[in-house]
Amino acid sequence: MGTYSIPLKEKNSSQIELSDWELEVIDLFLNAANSVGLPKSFGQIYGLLFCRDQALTMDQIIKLLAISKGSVSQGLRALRQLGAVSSLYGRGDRKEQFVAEIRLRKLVGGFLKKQADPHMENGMFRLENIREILGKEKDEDSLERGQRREKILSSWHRQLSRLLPLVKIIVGQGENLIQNNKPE
Amino acid sequence: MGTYSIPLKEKNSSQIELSDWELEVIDLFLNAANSVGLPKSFGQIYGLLFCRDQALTMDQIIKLLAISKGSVSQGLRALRQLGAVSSLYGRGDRKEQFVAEIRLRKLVGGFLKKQADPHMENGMFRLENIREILGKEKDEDSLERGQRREKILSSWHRQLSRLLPLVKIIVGQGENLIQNNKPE
DNA sequence: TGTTTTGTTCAAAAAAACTTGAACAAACTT
DNA sequence: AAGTTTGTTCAAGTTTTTTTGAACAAAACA
Repeated sequence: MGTYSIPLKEKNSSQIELSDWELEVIDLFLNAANSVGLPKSFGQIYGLLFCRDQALTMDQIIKLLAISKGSVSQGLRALRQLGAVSSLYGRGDRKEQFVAEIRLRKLVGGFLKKQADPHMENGMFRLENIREILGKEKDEDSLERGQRREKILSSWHRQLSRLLPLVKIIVGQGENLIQNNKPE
Repeated sequence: MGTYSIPLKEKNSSQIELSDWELEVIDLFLNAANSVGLPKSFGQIYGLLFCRDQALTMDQIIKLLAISKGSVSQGLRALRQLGAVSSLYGRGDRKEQFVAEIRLRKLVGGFLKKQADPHMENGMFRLENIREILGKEKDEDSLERGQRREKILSSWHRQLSRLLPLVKIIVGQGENLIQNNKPE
């Protein structure tokens, strides 16, 4: 019935406040998200999880960051899709809990896969389209110029297609040297 | 679109209208700009210049794209700073004229230099700052956790610092195979 | 089954980014 | 030097993106 379940004792886990260094780290990720074209809230959420050793539930995140339920829900979904966050299901309780992926390789890989790859595909489609339109060009000179441009664009597309996989490989040479997790 | 401005004689140069394939290419760059975090107008301007063999003046760009003087002025400045556009000074006339840089290596290089490098520097500064703040942390556990996080961030920073130069090198293996310029 | 808790959705509000154009400055022309 | 032409700046207007929160759905509980 009534009674809210007063957390008189704060069950088990994580502080109710953010420490100074955590605020700073969160702000760092806020900025990073921004400069990579993601909403600030995504950065904050990731940043918070990045700071913590234990998984957090959605409402812990909401309280700690003081942002809305909607933002957190959307943010977590997106971050999960990027592979930047994963959810441990109900550890004891029933709530879903979240942790940050901290392997740079995975982060970069996930990001490229979700952001860059689709653009490359789209690019292919667009090039196709341009060729088609060029087919209808009446003016001789314009046609010739267009064909020259199409070649350049195709070449760029090829070069970028080669680059992306390499990036994924290059990042993540020299991890594994770090002790990520707090020893139990 | 419409049938504005009766092209009484059109002095010398470049069409008054964009051909269909040009529209398509411009739109491609509009999109590309967008997905790389630049304003659409920048993409349009670059796209237009990319399409043309002759340099264009600012007001030609304004007319062809039908966007404001302010946007074009700002766009051209930014593109120049990125190394994506360069200006030939008054070829005969006194107006400044612009051409697109079409070497992918230069484009990517310029972009990274102007966008990524500053972020890396900023990152360094922020890491410094975090260390400083960590110095003041009272709580033992929080301090220890913070130090572990700082290590991870430093490691990421190092890895990304290595990546960027490599990208610049990798892009631009296999250009030079293309005939860029229209033979006189 | 009805109640409570947890999580999602989406229209509207707020914030951020982009564009416009008019005022200004600089350079050229006569 | 006065009058043009060309280019920049920036406040205000517009558009786009992000955030909010209340209504809804789904799952857990009793």
